[in-house]
Amino acid sequence: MGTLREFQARHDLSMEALCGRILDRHQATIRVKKPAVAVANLGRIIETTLDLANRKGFHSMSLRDLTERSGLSMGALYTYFDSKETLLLMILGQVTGVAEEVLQQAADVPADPAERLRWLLETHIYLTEVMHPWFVFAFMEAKAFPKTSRDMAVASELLTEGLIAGALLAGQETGQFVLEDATMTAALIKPLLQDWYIKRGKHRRRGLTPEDYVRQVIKFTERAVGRCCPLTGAG
Amino acid sequence: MGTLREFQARHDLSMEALCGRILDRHQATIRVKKPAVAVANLGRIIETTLDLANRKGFHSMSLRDLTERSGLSMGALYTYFDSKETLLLMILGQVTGVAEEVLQQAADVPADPAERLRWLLETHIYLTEVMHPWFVFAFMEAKAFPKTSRDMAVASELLTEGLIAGALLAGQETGQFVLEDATMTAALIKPLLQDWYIKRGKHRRRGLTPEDYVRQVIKFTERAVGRCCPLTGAG
DNA sequence: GACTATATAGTGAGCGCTCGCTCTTATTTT
DNA sequence: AAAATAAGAGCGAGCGCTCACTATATAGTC
Repeated sequence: MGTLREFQARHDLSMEALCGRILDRHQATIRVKKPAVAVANLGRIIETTLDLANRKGFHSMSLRDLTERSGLSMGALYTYFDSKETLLLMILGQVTGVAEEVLQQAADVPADPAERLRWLLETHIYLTEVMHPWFVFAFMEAKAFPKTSRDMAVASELLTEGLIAGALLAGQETGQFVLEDATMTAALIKPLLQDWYIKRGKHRRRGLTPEDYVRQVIKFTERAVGRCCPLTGAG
Repeated sequence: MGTLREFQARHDLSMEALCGRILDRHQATIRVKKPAVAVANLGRIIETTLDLANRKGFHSMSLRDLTERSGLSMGALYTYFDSKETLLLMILGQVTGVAEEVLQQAADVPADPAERLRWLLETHIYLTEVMHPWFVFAFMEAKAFPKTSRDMAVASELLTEGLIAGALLAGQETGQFVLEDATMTAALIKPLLQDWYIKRGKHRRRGLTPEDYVRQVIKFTERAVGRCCPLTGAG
């Protein structure tokens, strides 16, 4: 099992890197020309938005709140997005984009089903740990998305589930896992991953580190899907 | 394992019954005198609120939306609550109240730990099935609650977890369950219960009935906490 | 049982205010 | 000097909420 640090070394998920990608994607909307300026201000805007929206909801966050807390003026904000909704979509798009990319980075995904399952659980938990406010935002505001974006969020959810189901099926064939229904089992595993970011406060209050949580989720899951009385650790 | 029907026969969770209790609790605020009238209109108000709020968020739901869809006028609404926030609190209070009551109904709770765990899982799933929009509302709007109410929601969450942890500990002593940390394990079981109402659409689309889901969650959980290679079903 | 008096329930235009957003003006950078 | 960026007052719309009012149900009187 890898550590959070190792995960972070593999993926640059700094605010700067993330905003760089947002800038690329939304060149059409963002009217600021100089990348350095744009990335810096986007960072301030998105950081503040995540903070305010996760505290009281995106809709309840007014753009005047956002100007005060970000230090940018009303007019300045509107050179970075053309509507409040676009701001929402920038964040959502980045979350689903990064999730897809990280969880399907072919070079990283182990071939062995049991290892792959462990890797998926670990990677998902670390990813949501590092981008915590982003994932909370996507989860909480999902219902308010316009139709197409809500579909995007659903698709992203089903992607993870599908990857887990794939590992379970493969493991079933090798005899490493014993289970009836891979899709259903994957659907039961997914909420364990989401709980890490949705109830993060509770887990933190109990002194749980991301590494602890990864270990616990892997153990719980492997007992639920593993062979009865495994002879040795690796199988 | 009981059925949803049996659960419903034991508990009257009709809109009428729920609104009757809300009326009792909020006599101080509700200015309508005749209980029959009050209960009927509260029912319309809350039904509409749950529908609108779960679709686009409580804050985004305007009271004008509510007047149109409920058929009551602006002024009429304000004889049932004194602010939009009070309306929110009425719903939240009822959710936490009913949850506490149903899950701790002493006469129903089995003594045997394994049975008790099964009963808790089943009862929680059926409760959230019957009061689905109420629980979605409480979950989604929790962050927007005023401090005291947010604490109420957290307490309610920890109550369920505590009851599960209690059953796990007891089962550990009798040798029915094998686990390291009852609190942590309960924390991993809780999200399985919540998933039933948070992702209800997905489960429904897959043709899952509440009874199916109860069965799956019980099986998954029991494998994760049970003794290795149980000799017979009942132990 | 018809008629009034009174209490209760319901109405909806309008209040003060804040919202998302625009646009002219000012400042900074090149 | 010109271009790029930031500023923030102002716009119409829509918000939560109030209040002077009407409609309806009930009680009391003869």
